[in-house]
Amino acid sequence: MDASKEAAASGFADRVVRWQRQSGRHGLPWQGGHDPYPIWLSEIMLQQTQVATVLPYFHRFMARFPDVQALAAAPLEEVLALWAGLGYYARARNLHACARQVVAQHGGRFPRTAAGLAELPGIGRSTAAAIAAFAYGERVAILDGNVKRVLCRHFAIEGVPVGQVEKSLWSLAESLLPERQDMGAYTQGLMDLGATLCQRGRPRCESCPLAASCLARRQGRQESLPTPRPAQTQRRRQAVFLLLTDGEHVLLQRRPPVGIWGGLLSLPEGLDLLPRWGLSDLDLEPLPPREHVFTHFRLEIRPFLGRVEAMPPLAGEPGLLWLSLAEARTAGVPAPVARLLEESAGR
DNA sequence: TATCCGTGGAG
DNA sequence: TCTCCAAGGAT
Repeated sequence: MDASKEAAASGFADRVVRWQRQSGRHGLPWQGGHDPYPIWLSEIMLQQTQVATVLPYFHRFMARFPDVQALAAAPLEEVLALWAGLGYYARARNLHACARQVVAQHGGRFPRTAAGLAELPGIGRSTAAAIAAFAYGERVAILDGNVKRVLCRHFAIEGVPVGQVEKSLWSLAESLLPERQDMGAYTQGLMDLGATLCQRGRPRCESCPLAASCLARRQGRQESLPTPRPAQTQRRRQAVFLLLTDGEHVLLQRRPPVGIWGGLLSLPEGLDLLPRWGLSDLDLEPLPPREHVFTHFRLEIRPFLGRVEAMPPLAGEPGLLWLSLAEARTAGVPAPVARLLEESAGR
């Protein structure tokens, strides 16, 4: 570390801890305790997801699955149904697998170290460190999006924070840890700084405890760091959704366990099912098309509404099921399907 | 190492 | 309307 970065690092942890105690976030429902279960649950939900989005899901999960044993005992389908709408459904599958592993292989107790936690499904290096810091006070560094942004600015680090740049950020994060204690407040403080002051646009440097030593601010570059990743071209995909209904029920299909919306219930894609029931000539009403935007592509959805007098039997069609419209709302379907069902209710 | 995986909020 | 990406991990 050169001289200017040495100076920038001076008192870094102390200032973060003091600021967190004074001005950080304290009222979040997973804060304040040392039980790893709610801490773990919140950390998984918060991956790539903002606090405000997580809150209702966290309360629902804690009410239905108050401990890791309850979560492990539940069928995956119920966990997915409760997770529906939160996105990145591999997290829900890993959450469930992790709970079962903790019960089956660790006697229902989470590992007591970050290294042990990181061996569990869905828990990577940063999540493991966050859990260990909050639950056990272990002296380990996190490196999430907030911390990357704070460090890239405070130390004026160039380059998209991936690959070698990310590797150097891990080293830097470890070098900045408080000597001992305060790991909870320090870890929370870094997250809170990134979320409430050192935001992507319009950082509130006037309130930041690190402003005096922030190299990006000194150079007037706090809004241009970290270096944004190059824009990627958006691919497009198309899908036909079949909304088959007898007026009270709707036909749903369990999606394959991996891939987009893996394991969730959804509307059948395409119209291939109709001939099997002798419904090739069924009058299909095209519903307004819509576009659903994923991280890596856009999905153009063309829904078709088909009305039948009675529900065709489902013999020999694994993964298909008829649900009442009310049941479908709580069964756990992807967000655009939920919207589609909502719009079409009673038709 | 690069790609895949959701959704919603902010500007 | 459009862009960016948030408490990332798995493959």
